[in-house]
Amino acid sequence: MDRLAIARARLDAHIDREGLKRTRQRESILEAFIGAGGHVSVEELLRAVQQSAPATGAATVYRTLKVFVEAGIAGERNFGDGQARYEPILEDEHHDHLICTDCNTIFEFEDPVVEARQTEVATAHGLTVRSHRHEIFGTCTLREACPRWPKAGGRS
Amino acid sequence: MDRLAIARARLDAHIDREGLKRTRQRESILEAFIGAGGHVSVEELLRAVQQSAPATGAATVYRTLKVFVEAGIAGERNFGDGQARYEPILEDEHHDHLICTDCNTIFEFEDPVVEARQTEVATAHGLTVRSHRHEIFGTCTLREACPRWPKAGGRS
DNA sequence: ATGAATGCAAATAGTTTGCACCTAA
DNA sequence: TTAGGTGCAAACTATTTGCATTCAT
Repeated sequence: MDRLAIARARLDAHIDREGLKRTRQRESILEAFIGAGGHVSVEELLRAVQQSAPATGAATVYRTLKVFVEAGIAGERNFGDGQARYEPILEDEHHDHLICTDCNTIFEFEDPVVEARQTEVATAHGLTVRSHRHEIFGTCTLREACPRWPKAGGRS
Repeated sequence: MDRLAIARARLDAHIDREGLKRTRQRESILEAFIGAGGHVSVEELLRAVQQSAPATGAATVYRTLKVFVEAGIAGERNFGDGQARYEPILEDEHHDHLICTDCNTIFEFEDPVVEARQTEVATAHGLTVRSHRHEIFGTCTLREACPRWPKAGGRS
């Protein structure tokens, strides 16, 4: 079962659970969304969708992404550039980021201790964790450990 | 030297360095900003400033906050509620955030366990930690724990 | 004097919403 | 048939910008 199939299955479940409907737009948007990788803005996604379904309106993409988030397929990110970005959240592929500010390499990590501790902290404040964002910025101690050393492009 | 004095000193340095000017608005906004604590939205800050300087315009607050960020006095945060929030960054005071996505209340936290673990994770990847950003999103379990409850219900 | 800063209003940009029409179930 | 979905345009909201005026240096 590939990523698209996983997403589709989860969306189907959500659709049944909530009494929603299966439409060609939702299917097109889902395909474009999964195909896009990650960090897509609504504008980018709309452009992609319109390749296969030219009549699709922006409002539908906004509304559909909201459905995806509720279905647990998508996560919304705000990088402070004024527009929201979305990325697929399939399985439990959750990851945080370690960023080398010298060479811009981004490592992904997931630490059970941190995850568990987060829940404790949240609970202590009376909150139930829904999601989180955790980014650690640092510099490579060993240059060899830095795959892209010494060059590197790419924003996060 | 209290927080306001520290901020003022840093702003002064920035003003000299960049050839800017000292205006009553900048002073008023600085005072309101530092007095507000943290996580202020432009709207809130504007309201506060207008207590002492009623004629102040919103554009000035926006422009001034930008100056504060450049001066290293303020940090911009995006919690995904549609508006940017600013908080003072004096000394090396660091904290992370817990955000209730229902009522938008923001709690601050700093956890030694998480902090320590971060260092370990980074070291394991060959990085030296320089800074980090950690935000946990969740929902209030106990309504009473939510200062702003029941305002702003969950219809996003 | 002169260039930066301000206030206001108009302009943007991203996102949401009202509404008449369409369509899955 | 009937609630939900869609497209379009208008409405909103946060933020930016143009411009004439004011003010710091």
